[in-house]
Formats: sequence, C-alpha cells, structure tokens
Amino acid sequence: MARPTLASLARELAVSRQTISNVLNAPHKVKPATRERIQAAIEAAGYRPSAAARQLRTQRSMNFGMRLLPATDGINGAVLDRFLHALTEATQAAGYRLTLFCADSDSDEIRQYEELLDVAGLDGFILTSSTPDDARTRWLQERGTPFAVFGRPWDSAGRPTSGSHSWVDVDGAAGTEQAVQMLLEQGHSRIGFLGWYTGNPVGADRRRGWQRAMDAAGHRRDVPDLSVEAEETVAGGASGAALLASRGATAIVCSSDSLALGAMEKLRELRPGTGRPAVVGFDNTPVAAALGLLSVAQPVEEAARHIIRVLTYELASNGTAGAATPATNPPDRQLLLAPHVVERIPLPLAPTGIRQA
Amino acid sequence: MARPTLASLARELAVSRQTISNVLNAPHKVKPATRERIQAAIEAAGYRPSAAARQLRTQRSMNFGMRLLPATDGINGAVLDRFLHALTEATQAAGYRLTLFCADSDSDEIRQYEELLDVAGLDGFILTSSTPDDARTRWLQERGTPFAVFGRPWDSAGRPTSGSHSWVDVDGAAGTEQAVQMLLEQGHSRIGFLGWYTGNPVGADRRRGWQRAMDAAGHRRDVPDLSVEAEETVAGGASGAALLASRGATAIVCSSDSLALGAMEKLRELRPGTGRPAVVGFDNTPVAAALGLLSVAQPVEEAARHIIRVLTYELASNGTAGAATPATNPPDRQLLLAPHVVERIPLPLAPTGIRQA
DNA sequence: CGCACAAATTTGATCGATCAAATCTGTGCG
DNA sequence: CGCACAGATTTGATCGATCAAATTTGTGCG
Repeated sequence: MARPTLASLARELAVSRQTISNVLNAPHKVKPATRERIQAAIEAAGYRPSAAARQLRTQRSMNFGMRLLPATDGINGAVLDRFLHALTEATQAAGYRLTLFCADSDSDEIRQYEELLDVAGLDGFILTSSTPDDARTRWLQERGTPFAVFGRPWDSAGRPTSGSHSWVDVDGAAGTEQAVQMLLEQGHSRIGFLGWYTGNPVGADRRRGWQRAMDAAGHRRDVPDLSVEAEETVAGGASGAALLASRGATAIVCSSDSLALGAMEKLRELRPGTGRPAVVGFDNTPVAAALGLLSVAQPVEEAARHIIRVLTYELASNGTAGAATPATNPPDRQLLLAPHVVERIPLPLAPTGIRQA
Repeated sequence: MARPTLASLARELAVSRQTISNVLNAPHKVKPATRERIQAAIEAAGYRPSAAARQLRTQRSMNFGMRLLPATDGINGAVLDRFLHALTEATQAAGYRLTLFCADSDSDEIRQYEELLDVAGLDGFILTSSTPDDARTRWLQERGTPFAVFGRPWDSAGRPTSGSHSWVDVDGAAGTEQAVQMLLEQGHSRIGFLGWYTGNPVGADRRRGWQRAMDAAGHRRDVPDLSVEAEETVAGGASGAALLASRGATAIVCSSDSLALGAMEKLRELRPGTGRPAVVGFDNTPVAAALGLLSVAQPVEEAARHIIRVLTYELASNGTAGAATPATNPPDRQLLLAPHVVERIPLPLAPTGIRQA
C-alpha cells in the first residue's frame, strides 16, 4: 500500500484535490460538514503532504539553515550546543526544519548560503556570531534573504551598534556588572577583571560592565591596575590571576569559564585553606557546574526561541504582503537579554552514593 | 534576472532540457563538443538544479536526518558535539544535506522518523546511541529505511551483539585495557576501576577491558576489591576514588572524564605534593584537555566519516539494483574502531603570556 | 418562479526536474 | 544509392502539490 497523495485520497473520497488542499491550507473555504469528513479521512489514511511538491509550487521550503561553527575551545562550545538544541526544538515547533552545514571561513559561508538558497531553497538562516563589519550579514541583506543573528552587530571599531537586521544578544556588560555587585555585597572591594587578549568585541563588552560597576562603586582609580588580559585557556587564567593577586585583588570576574577555572586553581594554590576563591566565570558551562564555579549564565534557550519567532514572523508577513491585519504583535527585531549570575554550593561536595561493583 | 532553470537555459542554448540534464547526470550520453558547450553555459549562468523538483521526480531527497539528543551531562556531551561536526562535514562532502530534529523519547523518535520520511522524504537516518533491544532500529529495519548507528547493538542482557544492521562503534574495552597497560608500565599494580551505577552496557564494556588487562597481568584476585561504581558526577568520582584509595589503589581507570576529574581532585587532596595522580578518564573531553587529565580518546571523526560512507554506499547500490559492477569495495557494515590514550603534560603549566588591559 | 449573488467545489495550468520512448543524424557497407 | 544500426537529441508524460479561474450549488427575495 503506497503512501496516499492528494490525488489518490481525492479519488477515494469522490472530491477534488483542491478541496482536500483547502481543508489543510484554508479550512474556512470548505463547508464544515465536508471539512470534517475529509479531516477524518486524512487522519485515517495518515496522509501527509509532500514537502517537495509543496515547495516546488509555493517556492517555500519550510527549512532554515545554520552553519555549525568549528568547535574552537570546547569548554565554551557548550553554549552553542545548548543554543543549537533549543533552536532545533523551536524550529520544529514552528513547523520548519533545520539544515546544518559547515564552512571553513566567512566567505565560504556566503558561498554555502548561495548554494543552499539555489539548490535547497532555504527560507532563512540563523547566524551564531557576528564580527565587526560583517560581510555575511551585508550579503544576506543585499540579497533580501531573511536571517537573524545570535549576537549584536559591531561597528568597525568594535563598539555595539544597532544595525538594520534582526538580532538577539545577551547583555554581557550587564552580566559582569551584576557579578561585581554581588562581590561588593560580599565585602570585596578590590575586584579584578580577567579578559581576553584578542580585540574581540564580546570581551570588550564584558569588560565594560565590570568597569561601569567599579566606577559606580567609587573604585574608578583601581580600574587601570585591576584589569588584565590573558590567553583564552586555563593556563592563561592561572597566569592572569597570579598577576591580579599580586596587585591585591581579592576577587576576580572573568570573560569565560576557562579563564575562571585557571584563576580559581591559582588562587586556591596561593591562599590554601581559605575556602572557595571569589571567582566568577562566564557562560555557565558544564565544567563550571561540575566544579562549583560561579558563572554568568546566558539565557540561550530564550534567545533561540526568539530568533525563530522573529524569522517566522518575517516569513509570514512576507507572504501576506499588503493590507493584512497582524494577528499578533510583531516580535522585537533587536533584543538584548539580561544574563544572571548562577549561585553554587562550593566544592568539595558531600560524598554521594557509591557501590562495590 | 530570475534564477535559471533547465527550461530557460535550454531555450538560450537552443537545445532540449533533457540534453542539459544528461550533461549533469549522464555525461557519456552527450557528444563531447555539445557537452563542453553546455558545461560552460551552466557555469556562466550559475545554473543549479532545484533539489525539490529533482526530489519530486526521483523520490530521493539527498537528505539525512539525525536526532539531537538532549544534552545529558554536558561534559561528555562534547563527544557528540565533535561527532556532529564531523558528520555534517562528511554529509556535505558526499553531496547530501543533514536535517536535525528533536524527540523526547525513543518512541517519539520513531514518530519523527515516520513524519520526516513522509513529509521530507529523508533518505536515511543516523542514530547516535543504541539501547539493549532497540525499538528504533527494529522499526527502521522493518520499514526498510537506510540507517546507521554510532554504537553497537546490545542484546537484552546488555552484552554486545553483531545485529544485522549497519553500525560503527569504538571498542571501549580496548581503551581501558590500553590504559591499564600504560599504568602497569609506569609501575602501578593496584589499579582500580571507577565506573557507573547504571546498568549501562557501554560502562560494562569499559569495565571488561580493565578486568581483562588485570587478569592478564596476574592481578585477578584484586579485581573484586578494586572495582567501584559511582554516580556519573564529579562528586561521585571523588567518593569512589576515596574508597579505592582506602583499598590501596595507586591508580584509577574511569568510565568518564567527569568521574576522573573528581577522582583526580580527591587523590590530590589525600596525597598532596605527589604530583599528578595516576588517573585516566574517558572521552578526552575539552575539560580533560584543559586540566591536563589523561583520557581515552574516541576517534569520533573517523566514526562519522565511516557512517556516511556506509549510508551513501547503501543508497547508491539501491539505485543500481541488479548486475552493476561495484566500482569501489563495499565499506564494512559493522566496524569497531580502536581508541587510544592521550598523553598529557601534567598541570600546572608554565605561565603563558598575559598583558595589562 | 426566477434572478442575482455568495458560497462551495472543480478544472486546468504550473512549479522544475527526470524517465521512457520517439525521432533525428551520421556512418558503414552491400 | 539505400538500408541497417548505433549514437545523439528531442518529445511528452510524470512526480504531488498549489494557484487562478471556471463551474456548480445554495440562498434570499422581489
């Protein structure tokens, strides 16, 4: 027994293809009695319209594309992992599908866009990072392809801009600011910042939050002394922490969990027996969770859901061009989400159950 | 200027659609002179056949599906991450595309298969884990859908079987065996095993390798004493290590990096100043790399490539049913890859460059 | 009753490719 | 010259849906 098609089902029910099609796509056009009869038959036969045939006619693939970035670090890759998972779920819930692809550079990524648009007819793309003066977003905008970015656009000087395309981002500065405030409340005043070497604008943003909070607390003169940049590794974090400690820092806010991990180990080594060092990481990766490290958590699941909301809204309104009443409020095309510091019980933990094998 | 189609290009070149189609799909049927002229025109016009139209006619989507598992642990999730990346690359290189989806249970996964097969016409699936007596593989086999599994099939007693479907796996027992041998060479003899609580067959397999190596080295009578099971967390690892240490273990082989991490911390605490504890983890996750932990590394990239090799081979020979000469040797439908222990310089590392911000 | 007009349903064309069969070209050879 | 036959190319149908337009059915009302 072959898969039912519109034609085969229509024959069985003694109605036309179009009527069945209308039951699925424009139910209000079909008389209620007929509609119910056909709906029942659709369920009974397990009929599902072919996406390929539909795409051929409508020029819509109901398919989004996303580049899978090469796992740079691995520790921090966990953030993208959670993002990807939430994105897949949201895509599915919206009735779309998600196609993954790889690219070995940003220009190759553009080549892939072109190919995927021509061949597979993808309806839109999700980008998971943005660079200053991004060539990819420019290309997509010129071509008029729907897309949304997880990450704010940055101007060529590396400062956040608003841009004209859709994006969602997490307010890194707000995160580090919150971390500093928490440490101030705990009685710290010499709070260091441990960031990245590279001119990465995301890192600069996180540093700004620390600086803002220090300024506000009246520690402006300490800022130059207490800010250090290191290589994005555990070892880099250890070295940076040593330097900050030598300058009298009693607490450290970091740009990443890798740095924070190194910093924590180093402080523990320098001041043994003083309990968990006051170190806050960024991204709340599984490692931080496993080791009881405080960390600033990004609401990536919320970000992913919003991205899909924006994309699907845009695609839906493209179709209904003209004088259509927007049933729902348009989602913000540019949204900055607030992160929060995750509190944790310090290690070592109470022993958990073990068993003889 | 709209995207060129077979028809529009044919008109321009004053040839028929079919001839252009043949240039792409059966070049030998076209006279060399014509072929070159058309090939040049295809490039110049940037013509790319529409996947939807092709799929409608050929009933092939050139698309694989894979379920994205909910990130259980996070630390060990990194293995699937690397696998996914390699898989995406291999899929792309083979001229296919990869569709991701989520499911909240194995039975829901089957429902998703059904839907994706009907709607999107996927050509095959990649499964990333297998359970004893797996309902999903049974369903796919009954339906005759091509698929390949990363992970051996297990019988209902949890012992590895060969099954009748395609799979690739990493020989966990060989990995732990190698780890024991390395530790024996380093002079250890009381080598403990720290595994999982759960009846997970993967864990049982890893334990078997340790046991085999201990038997072979003449330490059979120590086996009952030196095998402990704990919860799959860092804290669990610490507790388990404490117990093993109390029984005189000088080295520990673990089922995961999470356990190994906990074990390392605990041994360091129990025996300060004796250098890096002799602990070996499993999966060579980024955390292990960051912390200088020894670990058994799975060749996941090779596994991913092989899975695609198997799937594409199967699909290619399905098409050429009958008396076709297999141009290439068929790839092994069931393949067990050997892992290896990753050697590492013990932490703390030499200080790396830092800089004043 | 019959006409206008809206609602419900059907028909034929189309999206862009490939398949199978038909037609056209060219070459060798009696 | 003409016929057979392989090679090259073209033609018409088809995959399974939706669109736009045509047709049928139903309702209200003078």
